[in-house]
Amino acid sequence: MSVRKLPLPTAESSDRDYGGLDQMSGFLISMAQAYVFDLFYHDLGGHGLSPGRISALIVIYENPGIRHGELADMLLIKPAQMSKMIKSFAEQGWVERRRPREDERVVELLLTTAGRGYVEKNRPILTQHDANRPSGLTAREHQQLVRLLRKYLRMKNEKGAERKKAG
Amino acid sequence: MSVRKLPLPTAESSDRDYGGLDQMSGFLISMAQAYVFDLFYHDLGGHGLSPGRISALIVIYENPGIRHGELADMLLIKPAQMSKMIKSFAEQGWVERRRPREDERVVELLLTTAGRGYVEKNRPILTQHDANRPSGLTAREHQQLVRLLRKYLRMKNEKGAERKKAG
DNA sequence: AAAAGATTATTTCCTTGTAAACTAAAATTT
DNA sequence: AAATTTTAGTTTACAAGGAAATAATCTTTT
Repeated sequence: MSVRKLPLPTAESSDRDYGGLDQMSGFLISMAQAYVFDLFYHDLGGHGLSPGRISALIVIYENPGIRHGELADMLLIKPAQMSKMIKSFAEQGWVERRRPREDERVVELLLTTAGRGYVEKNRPILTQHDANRPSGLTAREHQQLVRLLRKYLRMKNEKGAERKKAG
Repeated sequence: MSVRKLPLPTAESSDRDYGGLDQMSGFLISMAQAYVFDLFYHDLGGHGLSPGRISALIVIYENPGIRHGELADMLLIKPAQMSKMIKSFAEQGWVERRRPREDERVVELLLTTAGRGYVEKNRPILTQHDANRPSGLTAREHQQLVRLLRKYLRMKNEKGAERKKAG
């Protein structure tokens, strides 16, 4: 009955009416995100992972020297929140901040050895979790959803493919 | 190149690498939600609307007498947050709480006349906003996305449409 | 070059949302 | 029927995220 206790699916509640909300993409995206977050914490909370933090660390891993603002833009996180996150990473000893001589307003981000270790240990767990997350979709539909969301967000398509060992 | 200032699209940042995140549905859903929220507040913040609150009011409108917990389940909101929201609705004079005699633990929710007026005024604005929200998708793809998200969330199909019970 | 303006990041304060403890009322057990 | 357990909702204490103000540096204008 109750959806509150994960890992039960989601809102298949009784015979209630969403009054049109359930045809709005904004509402559905918001619901999907709540579901995804709940499941993330249910499965990986024990590892001390949080979705926002591991994402940021992965992007720094892949883009050493990335700037504070660039990272915020990529993750759609506000700079204020980014500052706090980076500060805590620095305190954890995972991230180093560097201010280049040519523009001292800027902060460039680098992972420490410990930070790289953390990412290398946890990225597979995240990948595994994402692949195994239950949903009402078939594998094909899931792939379709990923494609549509990427297009929704206007993400470039060639990038990831080329960078792999495709050649 | 900043994405921070809406209504610019989203993260099409330079030549950075998401390191696999951009193929994970969980990450993409989270990004989409951030985008949708930003746009909601950009467009409708002036009306004093918030996505969670208007959604709750619409569902109460459609389901008078719905219980506190049912509503939380339907919206994937935690009961604690629901309590605060309902309390503020009651203070605004939009919602009335009723405890039925047959089980006095329960709280049933009803809109006041003012509450119904608020929904009737604002639901069209929300619907309009959702329909007009910019995205990289064609109308057809958008419809496809809605279908996939509904299935992802295991939402029942054809609820309000009263057709003969096939089964 | 000094003043004004723009850019980048951080800090402060506030809002929103959660988990955990708590209150109250049924349901179940003994 | 008293004691225990379960269920429903609320309160409290805290964490995450954002807007606005601030600080520091670079750029443009005069």
